[in-house]
Amino acid sequence: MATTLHDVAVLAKVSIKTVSNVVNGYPYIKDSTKTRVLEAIAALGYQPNLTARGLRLGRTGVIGLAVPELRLSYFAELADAVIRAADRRGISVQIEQTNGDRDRELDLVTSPRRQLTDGLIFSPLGLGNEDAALLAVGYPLVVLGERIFDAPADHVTMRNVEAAAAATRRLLAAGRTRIAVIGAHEGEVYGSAALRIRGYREALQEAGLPVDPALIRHSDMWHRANGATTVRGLLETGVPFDAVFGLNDTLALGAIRALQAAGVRVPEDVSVVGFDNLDESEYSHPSLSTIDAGRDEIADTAVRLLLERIAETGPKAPPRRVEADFRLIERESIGAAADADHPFNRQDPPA
Amino acid sequence: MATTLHDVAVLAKVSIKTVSNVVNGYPYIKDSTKTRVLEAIAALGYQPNLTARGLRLGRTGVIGLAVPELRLSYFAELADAVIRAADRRGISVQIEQTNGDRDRELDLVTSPRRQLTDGLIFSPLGLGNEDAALLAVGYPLVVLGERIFDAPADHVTMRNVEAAAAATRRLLAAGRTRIAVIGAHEGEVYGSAALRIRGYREALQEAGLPVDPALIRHSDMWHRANGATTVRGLLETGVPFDAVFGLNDTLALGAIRALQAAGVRVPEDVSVVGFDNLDESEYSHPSLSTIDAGRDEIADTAVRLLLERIAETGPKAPPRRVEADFRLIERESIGAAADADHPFNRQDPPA
DNA sequence: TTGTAAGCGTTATCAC
DNA sequence: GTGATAACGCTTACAA
Repeated sequence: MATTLHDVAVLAKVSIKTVSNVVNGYPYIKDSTKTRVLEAIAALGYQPNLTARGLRLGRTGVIGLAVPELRLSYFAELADAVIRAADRRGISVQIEQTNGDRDRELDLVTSPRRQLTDGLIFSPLGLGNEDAALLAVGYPLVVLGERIFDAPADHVTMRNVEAAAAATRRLLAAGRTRIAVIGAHEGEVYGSAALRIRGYREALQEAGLPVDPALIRHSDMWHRANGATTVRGLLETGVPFDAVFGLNDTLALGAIRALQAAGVRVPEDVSVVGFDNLDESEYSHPSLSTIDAGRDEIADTAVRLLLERIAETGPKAPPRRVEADFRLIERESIGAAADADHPFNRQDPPA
Repeated sequence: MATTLHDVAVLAKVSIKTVSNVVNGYPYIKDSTKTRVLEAIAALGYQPNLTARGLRLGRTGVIGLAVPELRLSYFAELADAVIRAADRRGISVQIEQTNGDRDRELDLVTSPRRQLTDGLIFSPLGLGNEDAALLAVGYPLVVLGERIFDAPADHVTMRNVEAAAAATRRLLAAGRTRIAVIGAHEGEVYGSAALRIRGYREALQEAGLPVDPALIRHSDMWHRANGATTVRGLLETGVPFDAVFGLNDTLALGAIRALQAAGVRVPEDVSVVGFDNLDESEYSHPSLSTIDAGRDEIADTAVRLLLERIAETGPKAPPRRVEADFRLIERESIGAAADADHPFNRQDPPA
């Protein structure tokens, strides 16, 4: 069995309280007893039982992180950043996967497992803003993302509209005027897709350009395969376009692949820009221009806010809203002006 | 404050023990009292305090998973699979990142945090087989990977040698004879690199072909950038080659990129094959042929073995070794026979 | 400066 | 069938 405070106390010939004082750095201890206790601790290899401490203190030193799935690179990189941010503060992280399933997300928020963590960082996907009230939970909660804005909890998010507008403006600056968007979600009002498309529209309108519905392509899932499929569908319509704005990097990478397979050159014929700045986007061929929407800052802020809530005693501060900074990352896929001579760019617009 | 067994007992007018019995499904309870208790539980929204239960039982229902970093796709996908496997069994997972740092790995194994988990699944990278004895820890431990084979703990790994040989044989079958390997590690005896290269050598020797040291290219890190850099270095040497075996998919994807950038066609001029079967390998351009080395099976087996150890009472069974099955996944990058007419394939071998 | 004892919320032992 | 009561290992008033 593991050694306990009691074992150490016996060996050091002091009371259990004194050992506890030493372990917890209580200052007023005679040096002689302190060293005796430390020797006993070393001799026995004593380690405090964190479960017992957790029971007594009502805090475990563990926070939960709930994301759709780690095999989506964005969430893997987010989880990485959250774990690092927590670790810097001596906290460990328990991870839950929701698969973006609404029922699972609901279960998770009320699961007895929450009893084992001091709070939760939650990136919902299945739940929407209409479910905000369901997040009135009895423990510290930080909500991430673009699905729920009105929950009675702290919220850390990115500047989706502004960032998407910046990406679109950059395409316009490269001389692109027929900018396709891939990954739209039917009937969505909040959510990453809706907000980013809002930014896209704003940038076009700002430039006095029409928003052509034929260029807004839907795709519920945001995997590589969907990016490729959606672009193939777009090519089949014959609608001309000279840029693709993938609503995330994965879509954009899939799009590049489909374009190349169809003999369309990136960026000579079609510029491509994504959103998220995944690690791999730097190494695609061509390298992908994208938006760094502040993932690391979001992770760090979320952990900080959560720990502040956990430490909170007495009256609770009202929910806080934080928006991380973003920046446009220019890489090869954004290209210069269109090459008007290439056959792809000479096709006629549809009737 | 959260409600306790005691609160429920008062409301249901029974003893705390009876409530506990109901919660834990003890069979011999009068139906009338049982329903009364269940009603009280529902009325109060009672949830058992898992920390208290953990203290009492000596088990928390949480296992640890230690990997180098989640932003490496392989480990993200592994963590995903481990979490799913644990979840199927009602267990949650706490994740630690080591960055492959030896000291950090050592700290982690003896950290007080282990007190909060019932056992650990550990994928070492900084530690080597010479450190095996350091893994004689006092809690259930399952070691993953190719770094440590002789630890006094269960070990789940993949068939590196056989799988690498299979990949190499397939390249030979496609008519490739000058197969470069990228990602070798200087002086390594165990480890993914060494074992996979052993398989590569075996397949060549089996085919009666020489092993050309000039075709074995080193790279400590296995990121996309390294794959690209290594291949550029190889191209600069002027040594002819007609295939690249990336020791993992990320290297192989980086290699494809560098080849294409240099005007070398994949697979017409150079076949490429990777190792790991990452999700994204299916969507590269061209899609990447690779080895599925049994990641999901490894995750499930690791969780199963760990839980068996946790449940173990009395004498401990000796360490167990498990090797997952693998399979070769053939995609576009492997190609057919070399195109002898392309300029790249007509270059002269170096003196 | 150090010791005693209560209690965190469970489960388990044993009476009744 | 059900109820007291004693741990599990720790922190913390409160004493000394």
